[in-house]
Amino acid sequence: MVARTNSRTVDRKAAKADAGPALSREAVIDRALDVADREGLAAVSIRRIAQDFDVTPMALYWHVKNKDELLAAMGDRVIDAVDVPDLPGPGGLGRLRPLLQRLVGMLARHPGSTELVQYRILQCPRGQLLAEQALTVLAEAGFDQQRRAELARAALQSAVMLVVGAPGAEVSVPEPDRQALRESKRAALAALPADRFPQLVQCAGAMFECDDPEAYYADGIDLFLAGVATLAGRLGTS
Amino acid sequence: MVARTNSRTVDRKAAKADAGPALSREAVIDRALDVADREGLAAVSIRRIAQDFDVTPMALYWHVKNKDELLAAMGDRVIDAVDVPDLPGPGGLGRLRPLLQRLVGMLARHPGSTELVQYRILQCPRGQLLAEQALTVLAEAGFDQQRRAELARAALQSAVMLVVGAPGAEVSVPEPDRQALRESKRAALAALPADRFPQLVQCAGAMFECDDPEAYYADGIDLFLAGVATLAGRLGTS
DNA sequence: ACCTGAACACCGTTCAAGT
DNA sequence: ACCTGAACACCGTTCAAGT
Repeated sequence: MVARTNSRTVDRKAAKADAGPALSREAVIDRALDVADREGLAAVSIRRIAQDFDVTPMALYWHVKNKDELLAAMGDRVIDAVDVPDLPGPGGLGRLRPLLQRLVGMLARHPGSTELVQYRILQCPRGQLLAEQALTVLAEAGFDQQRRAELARAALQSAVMLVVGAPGAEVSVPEPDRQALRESKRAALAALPADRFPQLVQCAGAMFECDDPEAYYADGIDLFLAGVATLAGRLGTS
Repeated sequence: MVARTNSRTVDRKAAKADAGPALSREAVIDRALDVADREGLAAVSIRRIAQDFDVTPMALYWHVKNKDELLAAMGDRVIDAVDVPDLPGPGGLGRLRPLLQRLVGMLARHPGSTELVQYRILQCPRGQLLAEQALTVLAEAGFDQQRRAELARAALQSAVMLVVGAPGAEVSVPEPDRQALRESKRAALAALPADRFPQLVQCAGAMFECDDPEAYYADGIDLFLAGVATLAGRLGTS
């Protein structure tokens, strides 16, 4: 309370304390993830993040090579936060389910950065583990190398798709207008001529809202697993 | 060849002829689609397109409300170019296949703009027709309203996913470096410890290259249809 | 109706310089 | 090691003005 040696320095430090933790690579990535989830990925800029830390834009370049590398690091961070359990011994295609559930669960916690995951998942440790396990399950189900790779990719992409394409997502739009945008889209469908578009008119509501995300994700995973199971069943016959 | 009234005007027109067709909303959208497909969506900017037309950036604002509207129009253009056939009378889930084939086929011709389609498909006529038909088929297969909507969305999104997520896609990266980037990704997987990542090492090649896109798309559509068929089969039993 | 000029508030990034 | 200042080449967009 008393020993202020230099008011200027103290003020600076106080301001920084208000603005959050000290600048560091980790802190920058964390902040970027936060901004992406709350305001959309488009809101993430070097200058904006710098401002949040009360620092010059060029200061970030010490901790991060450039914006592309920051985006990649954001994707990596999300993937590496997935808790991938050990693959249970021998077993069926059902072993894919927990993998997808955990991946989707984590992505849903970072909708703003989910699209980044798509390009990074095979380049970072946790994603590689995930892919290795999926490939193993698919191999044991009898899929050849080509099919195995295709289906493993499809699995990871389905997870990404479920989250970015969820009925209420539209992560690019900041929260405030999101509801309104959704409603206007719904109204446009509901206003279609009912004789030519009976289904769309009837399903207008269900197309844009998702009152139970958990059920939606579970259904999406079911759909993927059902497809893989059916393809596996055809392996002998064709 | 003779009656030049004003050399300045003639030169201007000649220069414009070199730069392409006259400025118009249609021409702007066409040009933007072209740039997106060749250099990635990030290369599409108001100023860049204006430059291609040898015109001031502000000139574009006469033909297009703003950049967002331009992007939306690009998506609409791609969707409305899909040739949607009439839905054949009563029949099974197999009727979804031609719908998906035509959609995927068109998207594959515009990989740079495919991600735009995701947000516009339910707002433009051809996309609405596509959705209506998909919903009809799903309804006739016995899916309730909620499931119908989910699966129709999944169908459209799977098409988008197949194209943007195709092994060699990476549409954001301009052609030149694309091959190199793919190769470096492959090498990274191939260099993994073979005892912990046997599958990934083995499938490294198949994960990043796609020597037969047609087969890849067909497999993706098969996977989706197999999933839907299986879910339909479960409808009575659960 | 259609386009330009000037201006504003944003970007990412480099490079030399400070501490 | 870590940060700043100045500068550059880009963005989207508005507004008044030209033809």
